Amino acid sequence: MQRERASVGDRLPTLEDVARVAGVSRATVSRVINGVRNVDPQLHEVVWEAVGQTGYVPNRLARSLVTRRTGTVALVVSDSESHDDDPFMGRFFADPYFGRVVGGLMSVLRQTGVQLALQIVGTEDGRRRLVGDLRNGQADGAVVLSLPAVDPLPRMLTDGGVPAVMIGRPGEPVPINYVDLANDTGATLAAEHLLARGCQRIGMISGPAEVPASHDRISGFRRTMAKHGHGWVPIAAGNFTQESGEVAMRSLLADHPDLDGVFVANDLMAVGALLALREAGRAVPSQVAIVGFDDSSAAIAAAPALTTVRHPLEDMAAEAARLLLARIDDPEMRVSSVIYEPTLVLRQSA
Amino acid sequence: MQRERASVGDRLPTLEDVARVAGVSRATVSRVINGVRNVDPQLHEVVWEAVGQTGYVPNRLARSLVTRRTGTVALVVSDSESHDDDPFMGRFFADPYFGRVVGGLMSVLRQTGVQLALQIVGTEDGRRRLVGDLRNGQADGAVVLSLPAVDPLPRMLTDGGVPAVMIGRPGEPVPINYVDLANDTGATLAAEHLLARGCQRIGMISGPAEVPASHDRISGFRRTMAKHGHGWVPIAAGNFTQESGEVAMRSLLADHPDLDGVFVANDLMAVGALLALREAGRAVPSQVAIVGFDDSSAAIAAAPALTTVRHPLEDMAAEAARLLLARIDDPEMRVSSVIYEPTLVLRQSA
DNA sequence: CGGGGATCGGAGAGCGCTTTCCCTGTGTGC
DNA sequence: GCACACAGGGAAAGCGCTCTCCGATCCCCG
Repeated sequence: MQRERASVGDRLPTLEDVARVAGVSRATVSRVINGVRNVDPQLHEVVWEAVGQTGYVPNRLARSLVTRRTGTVALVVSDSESHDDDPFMGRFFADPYFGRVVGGLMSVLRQTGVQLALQIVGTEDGRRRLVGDLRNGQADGAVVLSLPAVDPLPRMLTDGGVPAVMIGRPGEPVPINYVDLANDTGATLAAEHLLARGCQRIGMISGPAEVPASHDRISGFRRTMAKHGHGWVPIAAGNFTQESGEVAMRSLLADHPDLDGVFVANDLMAVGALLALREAGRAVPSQVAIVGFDDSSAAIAAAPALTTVRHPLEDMAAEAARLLLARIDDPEMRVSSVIYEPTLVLRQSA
Repeated sequence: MQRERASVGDRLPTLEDVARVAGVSRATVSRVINGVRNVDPQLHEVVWEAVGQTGYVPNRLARSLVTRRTGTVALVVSDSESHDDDPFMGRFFADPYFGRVVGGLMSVLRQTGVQLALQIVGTEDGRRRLVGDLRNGQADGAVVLSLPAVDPLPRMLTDGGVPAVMIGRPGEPVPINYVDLANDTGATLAAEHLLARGCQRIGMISGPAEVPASHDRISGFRRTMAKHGHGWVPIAAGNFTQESGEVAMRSLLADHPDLDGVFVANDLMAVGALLALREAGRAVPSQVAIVGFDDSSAAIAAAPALTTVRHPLEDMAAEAARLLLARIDDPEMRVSSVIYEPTLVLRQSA
């Protein structure tokens, strides 16, 4: 059953070759392959036969050039001004966050045969080129992961008419589709749990205050604490990495040795906090209760296992993919967003 | 500074448009943009002027169609027969392994402006389509992550003349470039450390015996143990997930309650093992010493922090990217492979 | 001052495909 | 038996780009 490289020299077979073998025109072969218009059943068969004989595979590039459809969506990671040797990106990819997003997107895209292309942009120039490429049909649309607090990319995308969906709301109002988590509600859940547990002196380890998700977790936490009579709460900021959580916990402990509860804005930092607490000889949860955020794999791996706010990131990414696909199919689709509600997962740390 | 959509209707500006504005031919504009051949400095400037005025961005698709170069490499994750609703892939993406590979690849690709396209194949048909697309210039080459023990993909790729580099050696001999870790050496390191520590009854939690990396870790471990007079060692197999490690540890403990040292084939499973050990009331490392493998983020997050075999996956992925790029530039390049040497990282678990 | 080589711009073919337009052949209704 | 619709296949025009020719210009040297 050796597949013949059929009569063409070194080249791969083209439509033309198939047409010659089948004794029809290029147009007919195209019609058969794309199943468009009725083609005489007999010819139909002859054509498929020729396709098999030549081992023909349509050239996606050529096809895309004329159809203006690529069957690809871009996953754009938008970073602020980072240089190429910035190690941050490495950390970002290793973070469960990235993997969960890819997994969620893929679960939807795979079924529709759509491909995912990864794009990192960090500079003004990079953004411009990206938008240009996307408008030129490099991909049919983009899922955007925006890291910086204020990012011109979302607006550039919508202005350029590029179908796009963000995961996490844009830093400033932009008429773009997005999928987000009710971060403030999540923080409320955490705060109320700590309070209900009887904690009296509660602090927080937050992410960078400027990024939307982080901001919402802080404000949700503050609001809830205030509502329960804690007008002021100590907050130390980290940057979502484990080490930064460790550092933040140490500084929190130094300033407020009597802390008995901490809400940590993500699980990775919570793991760091756990380390710092152990180092300081505080038992968790008996002396200090910890509530994390994300319910990532780190939460269950931690000791003690983290009580945490569940962030259904895979589902959100999948929804983003669906939204994007719908938008691509219907350019008139109105801008819409989906907000997911977090839930609290009780484990041992609080 | 409003960018003009310049004189063309709804279309994006093309080379033709730029040429018209600049008052030169398409060819000249192309030459200027690609910096090929000397073009009169004056014209040169006029052309760039026109480019700015029209907001022209080259169409990659069209360019690729003729140059047969896409500036994209594919990251192919080759799975065995998995259905679309298989949750395994989700786990795979969330695993630090995937992220580390992407990060390593990106660190190199980013600098050269090469893009990464993610491709998952799980079926015979999918593989065939993938190879066809790659031969057609869908991407310039592929980095392959092969999960199944025996996978026809590597051979299909080389037969098809597609530049490809594997991360991890192929299950069966195939003349393909690859980057791998000396897994057996890593296992030796672990075994010797456990032995040197004075452990007498040492077991192992392995991955699936058929996959090459896993196989090599088992054989390296067995060989070393045998050399030191332990002709037989208990081994329980997991599948590289945390839960499977937990289960394996429990079964190991049930059969050999007197175990005082365990080599676990990856950190995720080691974390699971730690959980099972705590549940069984065994202290680590005083009663049972644990050595992991990978030195992933889980190792340092674990309590106690894992002594583990460092797997420089990012470096390896970066090397794979460089190898692939070199191969793409020079199709005559001979097949070559790079084997990295693991090192032992001492922490608290052993 | 003329010839020859080097330099540089333009015309046009073509990458592999889709799709419009047209033409032919067949079936239908009157 | 004729007009008409309609189905189905082919010719050819592009999609936006690169690159090979080819011809024009310029300069240098004998």
